Amino acid sequence: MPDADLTTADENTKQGEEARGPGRRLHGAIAHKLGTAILSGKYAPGDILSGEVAFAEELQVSRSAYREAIQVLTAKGLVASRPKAGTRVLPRDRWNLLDPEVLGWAFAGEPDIEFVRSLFELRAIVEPAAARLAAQRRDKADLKAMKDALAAMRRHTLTTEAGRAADRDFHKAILQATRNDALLTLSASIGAAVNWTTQFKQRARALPRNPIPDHVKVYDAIAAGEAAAAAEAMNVLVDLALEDTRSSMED
Amino acid sequence: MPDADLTTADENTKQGEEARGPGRRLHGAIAHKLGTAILSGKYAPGDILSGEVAFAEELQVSRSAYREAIQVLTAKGLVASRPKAGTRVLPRDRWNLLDPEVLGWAFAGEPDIEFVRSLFELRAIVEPAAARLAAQRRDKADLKAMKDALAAMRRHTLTTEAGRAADRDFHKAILQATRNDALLTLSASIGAAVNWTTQFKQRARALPRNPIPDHVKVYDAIAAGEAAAAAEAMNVLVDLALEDTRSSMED
DNA sequence: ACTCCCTATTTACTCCGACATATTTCCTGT
DNA sequence: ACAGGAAATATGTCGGAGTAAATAGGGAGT
Repeated sequence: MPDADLTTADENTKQGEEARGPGRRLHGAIAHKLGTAILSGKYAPGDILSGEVAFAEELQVSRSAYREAIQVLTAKGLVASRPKAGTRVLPRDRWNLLDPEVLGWAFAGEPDIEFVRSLFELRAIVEPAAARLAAQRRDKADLKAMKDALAAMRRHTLTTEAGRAADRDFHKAILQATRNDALLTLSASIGAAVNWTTQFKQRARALPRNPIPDHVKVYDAIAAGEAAAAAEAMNVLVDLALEDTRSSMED
Repeated sequence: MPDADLTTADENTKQGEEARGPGRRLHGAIAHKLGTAILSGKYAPGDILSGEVAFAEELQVSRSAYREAIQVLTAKGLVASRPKAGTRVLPRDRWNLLDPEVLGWAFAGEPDIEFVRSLFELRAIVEPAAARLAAQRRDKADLKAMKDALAAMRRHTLTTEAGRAADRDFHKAILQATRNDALLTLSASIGAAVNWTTQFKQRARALPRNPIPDHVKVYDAIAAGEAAAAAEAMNVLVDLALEDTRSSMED
């Protein structure tokens, strides 16, 4: 009965999207630890992890907990296990980088600036197109959700978590108005990315520019049903966000 | 330990409903079973699965294997477990629909036509933009990969698995040429979607139209570095694919 | 000396039974 | 009637034993 030293890694800053109850599961913590280690490059693609028994013992956890963590990583395409061959890190193009949890792991340390650029490029592709569709398909409920999110953004600012949550809600409301499940799924990923990058911006310095007017322009165009204008307004918004993030990362 | 020839050796072509016995891990089979059950609506969001012990016994597997399967589903956002509360199916907007495996589960049974439309809409947004970027950034290696894929598509047809694989390779080569990791991740998802829908088309009847010329147009534009033409050609390609799929599903 | 097959070993995979922990439920006490 | 706490219950964690699979190495045949 080795009780005791359950301590180990407890330095996790809460980064779950929702305020979950106390007590993250142990296998979740292991997955987080290994996930961040892989995303940060501590384990490179092709590397073979130590055997189950050895690694589990090293981490002071049972094989069950370790294995369940590995299953999570496997499900996200980070690793693959085979008898006799061991568990190895898969090449990067197999990673499910758009998985919200993986995205969180990628931003746990110092994010790769090239990857951030990739995410903004994706946003620049998807979000204007989504705004265009939203302008054509939105109903009153969608508009109300956007309006509420905008109001919340005004009340709190992007310096607070509540404000960033409102920002995500705004973008999510737009994607929801597209009536497209695939796009909506991207919302979770993009939302996470927006969250991390916004937080990153704030870390450097206070945002020099007020982001509210840009958001209002998008809302107005969608509310008016002007598809082209909505796409263009969103395009501007993403470009400015990229500019802010880039300038704050170059310091 | 440093270098093992980990490259190559990826010939996982078989997917879908079959393949249950050897070669597939037990927990993987359970995850597949439960995943398809959830995607098909057999378990609706909010439903609570039977307890671990009961369900594991019902499936004739150990609790460990069942739990590892649940971890996989949890990692993909399909379910969430809490002590005493049980394991419940999450709302659809939490599902990671772009995960290749989830996508496979969605197409295991009769795919929802609305979801197929969503996927094509996503393709129509992402792929032309990707073709535009590819036209600006591709190098010789990228062009060679596309050319080889086209040749393979000509040799085999889309009626064979080899031909469909070549089709996927073509699209993947384009996304690879964008030098964008986030887009590349989408490649796996979109590739899976293309595969399922193409297979679906063939199920109905022989394809009335030869898809090769459309692909060649895209290739030529990318090779020539003409961004706008590449985007437009890809736009046409996706539109025609949607048309083919829609007409074959409406029967 | 070379190829091929077969054995041996290593490793992940599966199963089992017990205990710990976290929630919920409900019951008690004020 | 309400608040607080005890009990019940399902998930979570643990350690070990045994099975299956894939690689490596050795032996037989050419």
